[in-house]
Amino acid sequence: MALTTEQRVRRAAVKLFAAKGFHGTGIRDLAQAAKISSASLYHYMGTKEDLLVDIMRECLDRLLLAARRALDTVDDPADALSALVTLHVMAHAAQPDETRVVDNEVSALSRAPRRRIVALRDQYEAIWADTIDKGVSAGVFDAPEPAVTRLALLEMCTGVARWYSPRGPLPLDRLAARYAQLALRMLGSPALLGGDGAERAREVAAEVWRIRP
Amino acid sequence: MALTTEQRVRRAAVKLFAAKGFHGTGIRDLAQAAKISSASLYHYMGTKEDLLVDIMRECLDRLLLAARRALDTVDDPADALSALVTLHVMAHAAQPDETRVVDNEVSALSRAPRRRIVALRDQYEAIWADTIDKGVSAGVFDAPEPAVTRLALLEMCTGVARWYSPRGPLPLDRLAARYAQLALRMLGSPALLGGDGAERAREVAAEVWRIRP
Amino acid sequence: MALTTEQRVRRAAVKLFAAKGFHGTGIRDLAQAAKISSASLYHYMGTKEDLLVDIMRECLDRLLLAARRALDTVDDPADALSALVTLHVMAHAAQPDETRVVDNEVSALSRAPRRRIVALRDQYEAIWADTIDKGVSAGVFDAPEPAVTRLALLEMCTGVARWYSPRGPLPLDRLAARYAQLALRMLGSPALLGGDGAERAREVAAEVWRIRP
Amino acid sequence: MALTTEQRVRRAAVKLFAAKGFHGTGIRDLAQAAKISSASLYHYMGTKEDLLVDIMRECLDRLLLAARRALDTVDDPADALSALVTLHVMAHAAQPDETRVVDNEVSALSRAPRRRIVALRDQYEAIWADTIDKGVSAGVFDAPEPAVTRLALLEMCTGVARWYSPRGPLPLDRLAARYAQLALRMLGSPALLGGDGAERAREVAAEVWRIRP
DNA sequence: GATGAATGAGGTTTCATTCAT
DNA sequence: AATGAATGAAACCTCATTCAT
Repeated sequence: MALTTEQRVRRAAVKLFAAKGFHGTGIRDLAQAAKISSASLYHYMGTKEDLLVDIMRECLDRLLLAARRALDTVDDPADALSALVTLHVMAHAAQPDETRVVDNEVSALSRAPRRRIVALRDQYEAIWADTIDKGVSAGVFDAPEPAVTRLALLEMCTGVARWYSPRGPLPLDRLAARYAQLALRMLGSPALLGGDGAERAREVAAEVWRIRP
Repeated sequence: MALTTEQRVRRAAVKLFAAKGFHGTGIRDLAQAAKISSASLYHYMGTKEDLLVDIMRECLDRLLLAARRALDTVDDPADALSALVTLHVMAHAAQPDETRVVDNEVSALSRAPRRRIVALRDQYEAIWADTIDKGVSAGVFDAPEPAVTRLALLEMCTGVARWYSPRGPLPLDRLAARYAQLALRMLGSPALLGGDGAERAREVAAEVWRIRP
Repeated sequence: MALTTEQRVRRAAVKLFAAKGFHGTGIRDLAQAAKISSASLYHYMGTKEDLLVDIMRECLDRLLLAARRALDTVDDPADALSALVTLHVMAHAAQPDETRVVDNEVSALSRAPRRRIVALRDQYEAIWADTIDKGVSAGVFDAPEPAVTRLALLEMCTGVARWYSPRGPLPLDRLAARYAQLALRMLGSPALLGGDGAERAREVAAEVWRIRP
Repeated sequence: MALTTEQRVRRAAVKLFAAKGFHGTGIRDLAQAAKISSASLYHYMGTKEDLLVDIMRECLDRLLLAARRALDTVDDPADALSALVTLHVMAHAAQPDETRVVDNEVSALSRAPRRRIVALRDQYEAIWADTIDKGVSAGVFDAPEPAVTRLALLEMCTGVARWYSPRGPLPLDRLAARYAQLALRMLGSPALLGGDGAERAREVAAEVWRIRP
């Protein structure tokens, strides 16, 4: 089935914003990639910035939704962290363009939308902080500076969007498992192979992003 | 002592490119930040892109130099990795603007300079790959997919430039030590406190960037 | 009937390039003369140079077309030369701006378009060379250095664009006839009044440039 | 003997103005060609326009001087015209850059200097007009529209600067003689080989421009 | 729903020129 | 005599956006 014009616009924007940055992408680039005239673009979006905000919000909304759903049914901190890492890595590997836009283009937003986007990001990171804190409190994680560890973990996982290619030799689930292992090592937690956090994360990823690893 | 105009230009560029991106920074922004007219900018640079290239090259040159110097006197793989992580983290924490420019603005370069910059970056990453491979061969590191581990490590350490603030509670050397510990954990290597890799790295950092933690 | 915007742009460019030269004419001058904003100019042209190239090419194309058509039905060398001179003079007198642009602004072109324009000009001059050679071979023309004579003839006729005014006392056909006479004298050929070369040239001029003397 | 800086500036200007036009030549082009800094240029000239005016005036002054001197000792109209053509052609062939600047860049002048330059040019052309008129009055020349003939002659001779190369096969005196013959033919006057107009012109040219054919 | 035409504002870069050293 | 530093103005061109059709 063919793509809607609106979808073409969205995808063009995601691809171009990821590749050349928001300021590096012109309205005409977008129009050309979406195969419509630049005037017609304005039937499918507000301003260029609105388009960026939409992309970012949807991406973050899904990430938040996924994290919350996954943690809903998981209690053990190591399992929970596994789930978070798995989700984050899968999302960033499967949607590198969207996530890179979220990560790199916040500075292109004007004040009001930036506040909103940053608030979403903060909510998401709070979930990670929470999970780590619980693990530390429970004595399962060893993290002398939990905030540092959280940021190290997040940057490590986010970085996947900058280099992972689905055409490479490593399948998505192997990648995610590898990262979960790395994360637990960082937290001084014995790697629990087959913990059901990762399993739950894969289910959620399938629901939220229709990812089939 | 007052800053040279050339230095003011360079610093303005680094700060603005880091904060708003290359395409988000106008010539007039640069001129205003450097306190000269926009025409005068062109006494101190070629094009705006040349300025970007200069910044990137110098930053990468120093990173390469530092890595090579540090590894010159270090043999043990765990020590070597400690040294690399320490250097990388210190550089990114102490010069977050420069390093963010290097990391984020490669796509703003036109073909020829991009090739040159990417070549430098590849040389640098090859040093990490080498170090990890040696550790794996020596049985000191456990890294089933060494390339993945390398990228995870690099992204984790590079991420420091995105959040670390020298005004925060964590001093630079504590931060670096923490990251070295995380890195060794990721490689399944027992944390060697007081290994002289980190020590050597601090010396080199002092020479290359005049960082005094 | 009113002029198209595109036509206004073209005419403004021809007039200004002729009067002040390509480099002496600014985009704003063009816009003002065409009665649109300078940004709007770019809907009707590529770069300023593209506009120049278009003007030159069209002018030369027509000149070539006219020369070929006229010589198609003329055999006698004196008649042929009469036709060439008549056409050239009529074109330069009726379209002094276009032809002055062609003559004066070749040096403003960058390499690739210059090659193309010069090639056209060379084709045109080859027709003159051919005609002169034939007359010399036939013993009708006396031209010890045919190349010199050709250049002298061309410069003489081209010069018309630099001084002729349709508001002056001399009507176009009288001017052309005068020049044909001068040309034949230069070639030592008895002036043939009423030779049908000039007649044919007038027909072609009417077709190609809609000139009605 | 080496050239004065002032001479280098003058020659650079002549060459560049001829090749790329006044507006197409930048101050930095001039400085580079004269091998001094662009600031230093201003020790040797007023404004860029002043430099242009100087070049034009000197060129026209010499042409006027030469024409007057030559005609001083020549009476016969055919001889006089021979002299004028010879001088003009020699000047334009030997100093193509100067004369092309005079011919092409008048429109680059602002009002006041333009008036002065045009006045000089008019004086010079008046000499030609005078000479032709005398010949017509004397029944030596056949020129139904003397003004047209004058302009045709001038354009033909001036055109030499656009194509003649001293490296070509035709020596300067042969070229001049050829043009004198063409001119007399145009005027319906029997070619007088060896008339002393041309001889006198060659003497004057040697004095005024140090041309040795 | 789609677009050609249009534009004010702003993009980067170059202009001719001045001046302190 | 010579120039590096400096600049306001202007160069060409592209920007995101609007609107009548």
